[in-house]
Amino acid sequence: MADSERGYDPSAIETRWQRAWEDEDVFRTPDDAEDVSYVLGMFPYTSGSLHMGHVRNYTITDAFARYKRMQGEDVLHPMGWDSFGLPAENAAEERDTNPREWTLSCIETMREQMDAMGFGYDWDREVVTCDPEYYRWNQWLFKQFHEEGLVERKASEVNWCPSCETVLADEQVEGDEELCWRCDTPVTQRNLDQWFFTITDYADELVDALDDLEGWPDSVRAMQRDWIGRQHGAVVPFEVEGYGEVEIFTTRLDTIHGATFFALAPDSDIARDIAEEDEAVAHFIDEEADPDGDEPNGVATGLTATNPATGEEIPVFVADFVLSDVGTGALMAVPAHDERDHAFATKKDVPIEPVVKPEDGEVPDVQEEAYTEDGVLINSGEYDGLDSAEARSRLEEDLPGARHDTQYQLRDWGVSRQRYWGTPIPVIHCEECGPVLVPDEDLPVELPEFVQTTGNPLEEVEEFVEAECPDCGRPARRETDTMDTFVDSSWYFLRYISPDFEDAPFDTERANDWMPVDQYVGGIEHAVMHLLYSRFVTKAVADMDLLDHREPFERLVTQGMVLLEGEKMSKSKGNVVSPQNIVEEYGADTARLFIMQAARPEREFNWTDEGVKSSHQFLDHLYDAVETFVADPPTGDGGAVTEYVDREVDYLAAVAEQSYEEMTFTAALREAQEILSLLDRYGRYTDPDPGTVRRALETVVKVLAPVAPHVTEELWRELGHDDFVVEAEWPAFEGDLETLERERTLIEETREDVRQIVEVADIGDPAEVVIAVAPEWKHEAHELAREFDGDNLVGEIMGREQFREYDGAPDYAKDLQAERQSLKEQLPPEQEADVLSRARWLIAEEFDADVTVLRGEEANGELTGKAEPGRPAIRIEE
RNA sequence: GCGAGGGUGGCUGAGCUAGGCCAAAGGCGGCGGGCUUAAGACCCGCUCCCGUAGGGGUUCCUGGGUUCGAAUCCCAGCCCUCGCACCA
Repeated sequence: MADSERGYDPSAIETRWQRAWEDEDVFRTPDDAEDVSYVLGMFPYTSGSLHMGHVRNYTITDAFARYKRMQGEDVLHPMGWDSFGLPAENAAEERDTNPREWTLSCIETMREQMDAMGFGYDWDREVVTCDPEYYRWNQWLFKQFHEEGLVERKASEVNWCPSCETVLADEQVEGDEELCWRCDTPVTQRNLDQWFFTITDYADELVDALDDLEGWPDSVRAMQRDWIGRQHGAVVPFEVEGYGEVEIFTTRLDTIHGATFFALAPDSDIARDIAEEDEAVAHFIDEEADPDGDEPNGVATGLTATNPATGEEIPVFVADFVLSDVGTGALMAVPAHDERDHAFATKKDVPIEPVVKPEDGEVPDVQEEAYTEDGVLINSGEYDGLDSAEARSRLEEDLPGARHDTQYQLRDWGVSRQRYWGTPIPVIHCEECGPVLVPDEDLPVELPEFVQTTGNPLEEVEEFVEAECPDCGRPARRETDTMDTFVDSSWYFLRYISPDFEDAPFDTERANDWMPVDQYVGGIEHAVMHLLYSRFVTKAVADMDLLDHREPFERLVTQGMVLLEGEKMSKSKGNVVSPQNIVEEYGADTARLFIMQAARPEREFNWTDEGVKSSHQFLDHLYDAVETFVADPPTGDGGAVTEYVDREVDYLAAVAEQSYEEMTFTAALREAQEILSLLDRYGRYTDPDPGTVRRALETVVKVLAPVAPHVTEELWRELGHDDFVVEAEWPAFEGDLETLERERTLIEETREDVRQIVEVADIGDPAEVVIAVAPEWKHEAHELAREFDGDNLVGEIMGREQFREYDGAPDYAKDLQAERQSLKEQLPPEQEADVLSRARWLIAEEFDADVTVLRGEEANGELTGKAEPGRPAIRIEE
């Protein structure tokens, strides 16, 4: 690359502009701003340094935020730190420091990296979740949720490492052996009392409201729908011998007459009870049951249950495919109409009886394979002949004890974590009073100093644990669990709105004005957890009258993965591109430009060396173009070419606006490049008009400013402005995108035609190209044909005085008749001639020939005979 | 298995939600030319087949269909990616 006279030196200008923006508070959003555009990237976990995924994420939001700012909107574009979590504890141990210091140093580093990338954030609104001033509001919300009945304490199974004496997250349990990730000790299950947020109270709204989230990708909505997993069905009691009524849940009540056995979960109370008496059942439960296996296994209990629809006694099994936390933990099995039941029945030799047949078909052979579709009932007594849906509702009414029921896959949100580096749960356990909430005036409950220990560090700190019951004053023990870090991130977007607010997590009035987030951008990996929790908290907070909005994020973009030369980047493979290196080598602008132009945000993005270089070259090129213009401006007027260039600049602005607006970006950047090369040709062809070149350059600079902010700032100054381009107005343009596109198409097609003719006719050296626009009457006939909806178009045209005088009229009418269905709107003849006149130079330049554009009435009959609207006649003289 | 999204010219990748401006953008690669002592960089053009005046033929996974007309809509199938998964 070398530091030739070409191009610019990013390291010399980038930090300078970063400082200038900061000095002028360019990105500050005043608290009294109204109706802000809220643009947000998912805040990063404080892992130590930014990776390319972050850089891509924040380049997208930064570009969009800067674009909105140029559109004259007040923009809120904040940043913060998801800074609680287990990795900090591990890092602290490895480095012999403590999580707080480690985390704060990570923040330092990452903030510097963000600054180096030129991201424009309102740092006055920075939010740090591990700061007591932040997490006190987690505690406050916990209490409010408690008051609203959204908090429960219940026993729950957790992964426990007996050696580390700690609870493990699912992802810390490794392999089929289920070993602790740190010490390889087999993990056991432990039943602990845990705190839950009852997100299931909002299950219906969370799933129903997805339909209206039109600014979200379908994939994310589908994932949330699946995750919530709402199922409508019925609960029906079955009489089980010796145990009374046992309820089952089914979505296929219409098949109940075909229920030929009954099955219980191995860990259900009844199964355990039966196991006390029955050796075989006990053996199955303890040794054989394998809920994760592919095969359905089970054991007969010897008991029977009564099918309430038929009165028949059916065998009761304990089976491992029955899960105690799904439905009621017991089910009626209909092997004829359920694949899993079918497999089990075949294995255990239980009868398979069809009770549903296709609406217009034979009774299916269910011995071989289950028929799982809805249909019409058979073998179902008085319900025969009903369709499945009808049968379900009738049976629901008729069967004793049956009732409609809705089941969800969504579970309540367990927020207890037996770890140090999180928000202390604001509870004190009193022997007399039970768990008591810490009074507001004692918030925040702050984390004590970190101590190295195998178990939960909080339990080791006497001063922390020892407390006084807020209710009765007796000695009590403080809760040592901390909150899931997803709690922190489920409302941080609200804290940005009023980061220093003292009375509540956020200022309701301002939040009502500023929320929801207009554009949220982040990784697909948060499709369910983070985005679902945030929606839940928003709704809960709305129901507490703290907010008028029920959805946090209006539009969501999930960005695609970053690849390196086609491969997933990973530290273990060693194929990682580090943001620092890129900034050092090419500058932030180049990296940003490359990221934005190489792929649309939601697609995978492939980092290639060639791509970066080509982006870098382009910026150099632009820099040189501006330098040259300023140092030695042209003095001509450029004639018709100037009008052509002007029009292309209009097109650039129009297309860029659309491209930014729909967040694709690529079209904007491509057009900017094309204008630049157009300017080169303009200069080579003629002595350009300085005003036109200036406008073109300024438009390119503005269009690129959101993506490559530093160099455009530099060039803006170079072009004689003393304000910031970041605060400049989006370029104005004349006309509308559709017309501009039509004009370009006309030019492009005409040029293409000339090329073809030259080639096909083997014209070595064209001397003159004559282009003749179709005469007025053809345009009129064309327009008439487009609007005419009768049968006889030819008759219609020839019947009119205005056309009859022209010799070519009958033929042209026939042509129109032939293609009347595909006739498109055309530019009026005058405009067509103007457009082509402006483009004359392109052809002249390309073929080194004289080019004439004739209006219809100027051309002779021979030539105009061939011309059509949108398709001028062309004659080439050698 | 279920759900979502895809399969486009040598590669990559737009367009396909509003069917005709689509033989199908851009980039890369390749070819030819310009510039240059030369190379690189840069610039111009070409890059499915045929054609001595803008034409014709065959293409957008495969096979059907709707339509005057389909890469674009519908149906079936094959393949790929990603989620969920013995969920009653």
